Amino acid sequence: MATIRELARHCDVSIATVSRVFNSPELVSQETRQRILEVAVRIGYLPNESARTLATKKSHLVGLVWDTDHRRPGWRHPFLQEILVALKTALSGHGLHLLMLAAADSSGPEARQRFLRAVRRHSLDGLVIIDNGERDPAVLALADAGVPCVALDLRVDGPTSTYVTSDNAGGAALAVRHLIERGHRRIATITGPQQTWPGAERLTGFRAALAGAGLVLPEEYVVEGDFYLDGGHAAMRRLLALDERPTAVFAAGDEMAIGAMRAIVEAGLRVPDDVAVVGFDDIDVAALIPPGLTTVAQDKAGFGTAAAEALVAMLRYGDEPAEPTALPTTLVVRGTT
Amino acid sequence: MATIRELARHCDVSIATVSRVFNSPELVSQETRQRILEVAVRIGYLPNESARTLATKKSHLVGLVWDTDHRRPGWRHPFLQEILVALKTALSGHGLHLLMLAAADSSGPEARQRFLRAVRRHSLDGLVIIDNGERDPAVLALADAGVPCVALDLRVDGPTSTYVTSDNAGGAALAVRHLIERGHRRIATITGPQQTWPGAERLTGFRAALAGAGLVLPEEYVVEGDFYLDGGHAAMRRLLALDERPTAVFAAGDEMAIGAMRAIVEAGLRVPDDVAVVGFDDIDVAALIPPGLTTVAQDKAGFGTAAAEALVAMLRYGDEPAEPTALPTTLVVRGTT
DNA sequence: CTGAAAGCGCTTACAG
DNA sequence: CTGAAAGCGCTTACAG
Repeated sequence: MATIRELARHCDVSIATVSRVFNSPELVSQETRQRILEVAVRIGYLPNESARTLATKKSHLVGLVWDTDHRRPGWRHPFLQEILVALKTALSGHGLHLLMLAAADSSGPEARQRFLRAVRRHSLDGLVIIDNGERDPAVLALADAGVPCVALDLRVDGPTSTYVTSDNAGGAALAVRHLIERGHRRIATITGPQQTWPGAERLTGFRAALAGAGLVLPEEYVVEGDFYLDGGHAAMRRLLALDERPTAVFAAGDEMAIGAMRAIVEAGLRVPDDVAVVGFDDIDVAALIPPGLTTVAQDKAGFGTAAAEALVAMLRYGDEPAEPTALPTTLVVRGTT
Repeated sequence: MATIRELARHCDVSIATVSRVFNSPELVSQETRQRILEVAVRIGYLPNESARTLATKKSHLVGLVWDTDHRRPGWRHPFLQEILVALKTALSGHGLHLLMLAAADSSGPEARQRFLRAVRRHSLDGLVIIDNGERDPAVLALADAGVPCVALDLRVDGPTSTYVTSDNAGGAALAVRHLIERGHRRIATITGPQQTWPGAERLTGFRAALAGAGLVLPEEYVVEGDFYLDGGHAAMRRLLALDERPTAVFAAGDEMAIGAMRAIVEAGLRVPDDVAVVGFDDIDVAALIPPGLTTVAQDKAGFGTAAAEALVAMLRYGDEPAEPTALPTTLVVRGTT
């Protein structure tokens, strides 16, 4: 590994000049710059990032906090992979890399510090937080500490934090309007956990859209699920047991929608003839499962791109207030409506 | 941020002693060690990783190479998320973190160096490579350069490399034996791309199992797919057009199996009555899609765990030959057989 | 068991 | 436009 010193010797300049070529090239004469760059390639010089970080306090590393919930190790984001690809690509365009933070050693009084410590130790420039739906004190501690954070699907407040979500309320309204157009009047919903931001917003949008259309919503038409298959299944069974059962259901997540479909079929009913179903997310399975799940699609790559841009903006202009992003959703009509 | 110097002053010792407490505690007297540790917690001292890396050349960082194929940006591993969780957890148990390497700037003559450069710049201790099915010269360059590597589903040779795969041939044999038990004699296969290791091995296992059972395999019963839905669909159509069509199909990937099922239904035939289908992977959809896809399940978490262990072994005992791992597979019987 | 000192490879005012 | 020098926060022989 060639060092800056060797490169400087080869070029008969000081290491300061070499350093400038890579950090403030405009300060170096055209000719000298060219020569140094050429020799750098020839001898295979690469600046040592640890040394740079030590000297500048900037690591060009962004931490990724992701499965923060140790109580639910099997937790999966519906489209983590798409987010990661987009995030990684967008960040690398700004010379930033992603460091995956392990959610290790989460017990004891210092659990609250667990991500903050990683930030300090590795001099992380910022953090991207993919929420699992629970408010983790270790995550909240980051905002307090003034670490630039952008959270996905989780409201994190603070002068150095912002968040990216879908337009959850608007998406729910899309689903409701679609069902009304199809002639439905008795529309129920299977919600996500209400302590989660997407869960709460989708219900808010659902209620508002029904009210806007002048339809009444019996309270027994609102059943809380857990975003998972079994929760959707159980919720649907309760809805089917009602005296006046709904003719359509908006499930606030595709997995729950699929669980609901299963419950409908098990009850000897048909989708969409007896009960129509609309989901939310547009995960891969939605298109694959017969007869195709009608659902509110989220802009999966948009999450990653928007998160990267929000973070870069904060790193660059730390004083600006960070505006939250709400990504537009679209309705994908398939066979279940 | 407290530094080692401040901590040393607080404790009335030299910085060398403080350093030893964190690196070779057995060299420090019990009493001194205790005192330093207590004050460290109190003033919030955390060793600076950049400084450590600069001094020791070990970063405790493992690079993750993943979507190496820029020609196919939409490429998705069937179960990346499970692998990541397991990998991250296992690595963190050894004090290692994962750095996601962007596949950026992949053009020009230095494309071959693209991962190697990241290794050098960030002093990465090693690399985990999740293959996309193509041989990337930038990946091969790593093994040549003596970087500790462990690849998933890709054979990477070299004194500092090893790889983890499923027992692909054995898994294919499980599928074949199951179909034979179900009474099938005319068994076809939709293969993965033959330049990929899993694609080739699954076909090898398929052939061997049929031969072992004394069954003949007409060459037109072997159709190459691409691991994706459409490829499976197209391959199945060719099989159904045969004069003597097969009564069962082994698809070397679940997505292809689902595509095949679709082609069977489109042809007015039923699964499994007219044609039985077995897949490979056991992705989420396999259980969700009616009537449930019979498939060869891979040990998804095992990939991550085995990769971490192989890497740690190499980092620790660099001279030992690295034995490849073949993870056992299991047959999951559902409705398609 | 402990300390003084050199060194890891950079960046960046400060001077010229 | 360029160089000498101090400093970033650690580790680790070497001496005692």
